[in-house]
Order: sequence, then structure tokens, then C-alpha cells
Amino acid sequence: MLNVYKMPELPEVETIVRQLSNRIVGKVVRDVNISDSKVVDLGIKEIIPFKINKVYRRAKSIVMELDNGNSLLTHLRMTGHFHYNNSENFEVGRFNFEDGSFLTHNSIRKFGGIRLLNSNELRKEFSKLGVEPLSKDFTLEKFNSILLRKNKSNIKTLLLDQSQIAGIGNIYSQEVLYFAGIDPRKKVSEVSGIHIKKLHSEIIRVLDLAVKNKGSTVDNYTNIDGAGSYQDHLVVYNKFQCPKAHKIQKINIGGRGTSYCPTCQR
DNA sequence: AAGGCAGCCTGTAAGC
DNA sequence: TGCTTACAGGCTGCCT
Repeated sequence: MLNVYKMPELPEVETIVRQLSNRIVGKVVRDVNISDSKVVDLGIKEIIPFKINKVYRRAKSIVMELDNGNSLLTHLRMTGHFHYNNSENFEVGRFNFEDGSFLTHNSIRKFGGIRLLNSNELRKEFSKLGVEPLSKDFTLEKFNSILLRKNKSNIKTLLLDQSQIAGIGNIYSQEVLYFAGIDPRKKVSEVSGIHIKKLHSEIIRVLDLAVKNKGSTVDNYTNIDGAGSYQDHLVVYNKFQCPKAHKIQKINIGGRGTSYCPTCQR
């Protein structure tokens, strides 16, 4: 059973990629069922059979590299899932492997989907994305240069901007801002250098710890075998009080629910 | 140019 | 109790 997450961000997608990789790399897809062509690219049917050479993550996307030069690019958005050998409701596509096993893609809100891309198209997609926060490229200098370029943005909105930093979503942006002690309503230009430095290191620390915990399992998926455990480490998301027992405030920033502690975050 | 925001979609929770 | 409405969320594309 693969983990099922609501709102998968970098740590959750990374976990799914590792689990998928263990199960499907090297396998040959001999047949594909597509029950919703708005979500799963019909072109995939045209290229069977194909072998899955590699599964990896870029930002919040799952990439399956095939043996024919193409790749399947999956974005789960909030409610997309993969299931191996046991589907459930909202199945939109199914990959049948030569060995009799199968992988399904299930999508409740159908926001995301699976696209078939050649290497040029894939490169073009990747070029829209910013730095990977857990890569060596994400230095404090790099972070500062991004902030300088986007200094009129709201600090939280910037963390969510995939073209600048790729992989952080609404949950982890709130978490890192709490640990860095930054008021999420602030503009980038209003955040001090000391806080920026702290934010940079907290982004890395929190995401890394969340990956080690196999992500956060929020909502009603907690009983699934092998679920993530970072939800036990969350400090502001969906909380009534912060670790110092201050009351959490919930506001809206850029159309997104945002929880923060007015005492700890200034 | 770049920031802001509606729209996509549907299950769940809150409101009456 | 049963219906209606609001909300959740990532990302694209349009508007300013």
C-alpha cells in the first residue's frame, strides 16, 4: 500500500516517489485504462508497451522516465493519489504491468493529472520551476538573491511561489514561518537579515525532518499502513495554540488560510 | 513586468 | 433533520 496524502507537498511527494520507485521501476506497462481523459493524457495509450526506467521528484511533481524517451509527469495537486494493486474510488487511470500487478491513479477533485511529455517538453516544464530547497543550490546567498528580486511580495506568498522555490506548499510555509519567528503578513522587504537567515535554515530543517518522517498525514487517511508521521511535529497548521501555549490566529493571505502565532511571530 | 485573483472540482463541515 | 452554503487547496491564465 502506498501512502495517501491530502495536500502533498515536497516531503509527501518525495515519500510517494520512493515508494513508487520500489514497486514499479523496471516494470513494463502492457495496457492502460483511462477513464477520465481530462486527468490522464490519452496519448499514453498510443505508446504501450513501455518500461519505467526511473521515478523521481521535481518540485511537487512525480516524474516517471520511460524507456522510449518520454516521461509521465504527474501532479497530484490536493487530492490525487496512486494506489498499487488496490484501487479505490475516483479512479481515473490504471496501468497494468506485464507481471499482473497494476498501478491506479485516483483523483477526487481532478485538479492534477498525468501528462505525457517528450524530453524537450519536460525540460521546458522544469525551466519554469525555481530552486529545490533540499538541494545544494539552495544556499543562503541564493535565497537572498530571490528575496531581493521579489522584495515587494508577501513573504508567505513568496514561499509558495514555485517559480522561485519549488516544493513548499501551504502547510510547510506556515510551519517554517513560525520557527523563523516571522509574521506571515510581512512583505519580504520588511523581514530582517537575521530572520531571513533563520528562515533559510528552518526551510531546510523542517523539510528534511518531514521527509525523514515520510511526510504529514492529515485528515482521515491516518490509518493507512506506512503513513507519514510529521503531522505530530506540526506547530501551527490546524492548531489552536502554539508550542508556547499562545493562541493561534487564523487569517487569509493571498487567498490561502494562514495560521500563525501573533506572539511568537513578529 | 509583475502582482492579484477567479476558476477549476468535489467532499466535508458549518449554518439555518 | 435535511437542505444550502462556505471552505479547502495548487496552479494556470487572465486582468490590471
